[in-house]
Amino acid sequence: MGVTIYDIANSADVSIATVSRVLNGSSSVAVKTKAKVLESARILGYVPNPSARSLAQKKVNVVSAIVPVMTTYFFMEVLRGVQDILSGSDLDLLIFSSDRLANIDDQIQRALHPGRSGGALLFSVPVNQQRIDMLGRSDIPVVLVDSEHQNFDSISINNEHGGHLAVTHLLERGCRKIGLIMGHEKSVPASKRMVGYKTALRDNNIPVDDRIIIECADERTDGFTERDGYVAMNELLDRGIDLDAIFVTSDIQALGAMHAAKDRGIAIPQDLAVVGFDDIQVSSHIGLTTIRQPMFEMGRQAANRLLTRIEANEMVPLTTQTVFVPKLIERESTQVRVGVENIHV
Amino acid sequence: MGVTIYDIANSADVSIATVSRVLNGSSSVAVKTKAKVLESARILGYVPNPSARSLAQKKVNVVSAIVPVMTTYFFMEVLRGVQDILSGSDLDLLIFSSDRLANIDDQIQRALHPGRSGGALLFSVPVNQQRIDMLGRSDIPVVLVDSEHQNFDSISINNEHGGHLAVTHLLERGCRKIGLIMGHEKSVPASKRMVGYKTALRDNNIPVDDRIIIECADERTDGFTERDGYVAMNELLDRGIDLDAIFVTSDIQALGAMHAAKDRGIAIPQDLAVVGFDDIQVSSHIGLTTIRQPMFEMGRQAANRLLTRIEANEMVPLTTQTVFVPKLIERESTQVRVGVENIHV
DNA sequence: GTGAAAGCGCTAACAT
DNA sequence: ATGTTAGCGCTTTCAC
Repeated sequence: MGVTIYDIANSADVSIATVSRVLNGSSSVAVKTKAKVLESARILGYVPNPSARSLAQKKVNVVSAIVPVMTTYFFMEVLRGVQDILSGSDLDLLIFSSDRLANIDDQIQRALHPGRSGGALLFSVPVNQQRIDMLGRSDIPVVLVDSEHQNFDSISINNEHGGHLAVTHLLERGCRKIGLIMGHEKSVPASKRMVGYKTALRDNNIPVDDRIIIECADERTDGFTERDGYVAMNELLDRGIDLDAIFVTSDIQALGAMHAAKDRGIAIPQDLAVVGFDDIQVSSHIGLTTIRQPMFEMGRQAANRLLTRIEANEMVPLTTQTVFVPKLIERESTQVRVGVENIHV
Repeated sequence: MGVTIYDIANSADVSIATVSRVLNGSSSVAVKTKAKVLESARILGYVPNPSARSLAQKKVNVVSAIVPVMTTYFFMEVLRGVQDILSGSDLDLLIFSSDRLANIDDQIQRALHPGRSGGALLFSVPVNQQRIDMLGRSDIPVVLVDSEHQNFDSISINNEHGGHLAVTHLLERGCRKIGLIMGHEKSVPASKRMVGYKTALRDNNIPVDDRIIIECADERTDGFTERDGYVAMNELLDRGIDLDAIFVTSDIQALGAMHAAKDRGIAIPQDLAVVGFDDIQVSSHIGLTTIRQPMFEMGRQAANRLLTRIEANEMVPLTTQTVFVPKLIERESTQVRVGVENIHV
């Protein structure tokens, strides 16, 4: 196989223990010996065997990220933040991305084994009691991203506030009949955004009309796709109810929704104002007003949190719930009053 | 730590060897014993320790993907293809993403250790002799993605042809003064796209004018960012040379370039036609004509190739170079003749 | 069909 | 300061 510490020990004429000590900088070694070992290691091109090391140390220099479908910009950005932190450590990143929501529990099971990873990041996982039990039984630290639970560290945003922000903005713009296109009803973030939507309406004494609320019900995708938005928008418009604005619980769905509107000759924002959620890269280019999630920063926080927990030896850090406050990004898709017609780049 | 085969052996009242046999389905075990072991394993909630297994087997069920900056849509899409294949195996995906091009060799070094991964996917790595030697010395299979070399399996596209396609399209549209914004000159794909650009011009008896060729020279990002495109476009326009079209070697740079043009009151496509490269998600939304790379499919191919090599025991498969043919996707940014003004969704 | 035992590469006491 | 040695959890001969 590869070069081992035995080879180095031979070459440098010392014991493997000494080699190990030099390589780990643990206890003190004579300067001269150290140099000799290092030199041999360099010449032989030694690279440590992580499996052997993990086995001996009973700890693994790997963190797992469990991501439901690696498709989206959201996960990519968060993962980028995670890498940003991890690159400063000696931890490697293992990606578990289940295309099917069904087998996510198997993945969690595998990822959480202490022999597999030293810590895990769980992305957008709906937390039910069974999962909580499973996670609780695990010996390795877990950080929830984009979902939350009392028993675990979590990084998320205030979705309800985000929904509220979006709708309040629309109301300020003079809109009164505001529709809602939301992701799968089981999605906790989507549901919370809906709560914000309803609260904002009630705060302004506008009745909530269930007929202009529509859910993307695709089982596989969680409803967060362009196609889902397209379909939902068409269904909504088919109902023939008058609308002057629409809040969509994700930008990617908003893209599809806008497309559907365009296909029917509905002008945005003149005929229909639109607010999305996330602020993905496309959004700035097509002038979509949206609620921004600080994805990169969320990734960094999550990784940092996990690191402190992994490195904590004696006193275990207290559990924290970090909630970012989303921000309204105003663009052309809600410039209702102004006679804007060219909203592209 | 976790449940081990010793626990199962105790519980099922057999030896650990038998447990191992059952779990691996290697040699034959009495049906009854097998059931007993399986049952114990289930009850105890056994999950194998991958480090121990790797160490004993001298092989690792992990494949590494070495990606320069996980930022881009390109890598994400390809990785999605990779995952699509990997999810059908028992291999885990380890991501090495170096934010700095400098330490990419360290990452390769680590990733290629047979104790770390059973195979590696190298993304967009400029292959120099030193790297070839390093890869050649490695015992584990390597597949190059978005770069190529005789000694290794590779998946890429015909970049030269792509550049040719782009420029030919522009010429057919009546453009004659076609500028070029390319990524970092060291980027092999960018260089090849430039070759295609030049060839297409020569094929049509149009002289190549170096003054309207500009390179994004950012050391860190490889030049493939929106910001780089923005800067390059401005620099190019500052030269004051008349242009009726521009070919940009990536969509992401094209976005920046279009933005710069817009800031100067240059209308696209009326004043300037634009062709990008990649066909990232945004492109369809802003009507950018581009050259499409089948990213998802490239990822699948790469993963498949790696799998066959990893699984090949006796006869080693021959080295193959898979080259996809890119495709022109025509959109509004090159509708020069037509009086289009609303190119957004 | 099953058990005993060696060993994968490394770390971490425990000696010296 | 350095060497010896016992595992870490698992696979894999080699016996029986």
